[in-house]
Amino acid sequence: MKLPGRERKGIGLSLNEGQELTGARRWRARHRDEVRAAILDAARELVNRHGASGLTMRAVAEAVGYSPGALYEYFRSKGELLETLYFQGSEGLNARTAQVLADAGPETSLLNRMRLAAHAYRDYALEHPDLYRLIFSIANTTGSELPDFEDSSFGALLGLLREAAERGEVQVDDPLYTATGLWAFVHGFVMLELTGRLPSQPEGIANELFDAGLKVIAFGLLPRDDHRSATGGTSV
Amino acid sequence: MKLPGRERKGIGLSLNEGQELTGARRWRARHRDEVRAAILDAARELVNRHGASGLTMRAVAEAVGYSPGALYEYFRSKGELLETLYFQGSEGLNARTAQVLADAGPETSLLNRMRLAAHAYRDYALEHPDLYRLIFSIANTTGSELPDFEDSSFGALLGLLREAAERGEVQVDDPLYTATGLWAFVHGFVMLELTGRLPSQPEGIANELFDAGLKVIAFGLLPRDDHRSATGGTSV
DNA sequence: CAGTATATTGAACACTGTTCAGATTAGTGG
DNA sequence: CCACTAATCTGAACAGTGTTCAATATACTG
Repeated sequence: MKLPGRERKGIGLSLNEGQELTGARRWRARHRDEVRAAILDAARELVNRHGASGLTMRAVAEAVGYSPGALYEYFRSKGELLETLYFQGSEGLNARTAQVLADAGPETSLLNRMRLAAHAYRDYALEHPDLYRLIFSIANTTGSELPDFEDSSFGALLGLLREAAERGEVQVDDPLYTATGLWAFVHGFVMLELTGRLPSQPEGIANELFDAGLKVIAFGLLPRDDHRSATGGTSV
Repeated sequence: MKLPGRERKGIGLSLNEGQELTGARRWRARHRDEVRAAILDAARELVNRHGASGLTMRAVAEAVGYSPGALYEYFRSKGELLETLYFQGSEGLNARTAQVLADAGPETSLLNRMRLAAHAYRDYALEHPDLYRLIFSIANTTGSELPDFEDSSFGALLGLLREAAERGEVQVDDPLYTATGLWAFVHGFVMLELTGRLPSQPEGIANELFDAGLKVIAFGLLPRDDHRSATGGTSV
């Protein structure tokens, strides 16, 4: 899975645009990207350790050994930093999903692969709860919408559904619509879970709730005949 | 639909607890509730007009003609104010949902009532986008979980599903699980929509996506035989 | 080595939520 | 009607936030 070709939104000169820069410029650009990465790493760790409220420009600056004002040489605003964090988070989600799908051989039914992907997505979110919540709470102003999600986890899901629809393993009006619906369910579930709006009482209740929801959706996707076949299978 | 009996979390004395207070206390308590309501109204309007970032204690104070510090006589913190706003928002959601369900006579199929409820929920959220986003972005620390959602919209949905399951109109393992799944889908969809992560390109695409998702879930709920019957019906 | 574009600082500005001592208010008992 | 007490409210302050900007330091180039 290659990284999305999305161009960087930062300011100033940077790598991977004009190709081979020579001499100083090249050196500078490299250094610039390293510092940017360091800042992002520090920000990410700050969120994961101390929650969203722990992510302050001053704290980030101290973590990378800079003065607060210096950060504005690399990011126009805190918002842009968050936005970048969002893209990186998406990539993490995608990587996780893709990995799981790759691990599941072609002997795994497509419906089960769909469930595997959903679980991978949720697991990732639960491992970085504050980051996920923060990232999906801010509005996406970058106009990046569905179309260019080529190798996003959404895209993977979409491909899966298309393949399943062609094989007749699944019956959908439009895979794009269905993929959106599944994404909405998974995202909504995780969001409710992370904001403490789902029961946590009996240990593992959330897992069951999640599986039950997936099962309903899976049933809804089945062709009009064989309902039973989706009941069994690998429960992750 | 009566208001939930949830006790108020505020500080100081207030009405509807010890019943008939006499004299001054009573007067004070009434005044207190009025001011609290005014503050909440101002806060709500502030969010709806200028977004979450427009909701500052100073702005609220000015709106109600008080000094900033005075607000802390009525709410321990901004967080508590938000929490109260959350409960009120939930009640608004519930009222809307209940209203729609009441309007739909018993001639409406339960599956269609479910869809009506979902649409009512979404419509309400879209009418107060910033408020909804703000409210569901903060963690719910009050430990109020599923069980006591007696007359929440979630509860209404649950009742609907139970009734449908008994009549055999729907086939579910556990209505509670299914209701959670549906809620997750609706909430997730609205959340993605409000944070600009769904396509808005062709006018009305979001509506179609929403309906498609609901349809998949509806199919998944149908008993193993009559798949077709859920296709038609009132689309809101 | 001098020159220059980039990096970095440190202090400031306008905000934020929150606290608190003191002044103001309002209903009550005498 | 007045003094009393308890609830209110103010205004100033504090610590913290994101952000800007003149001045300084740095590091590569010709």
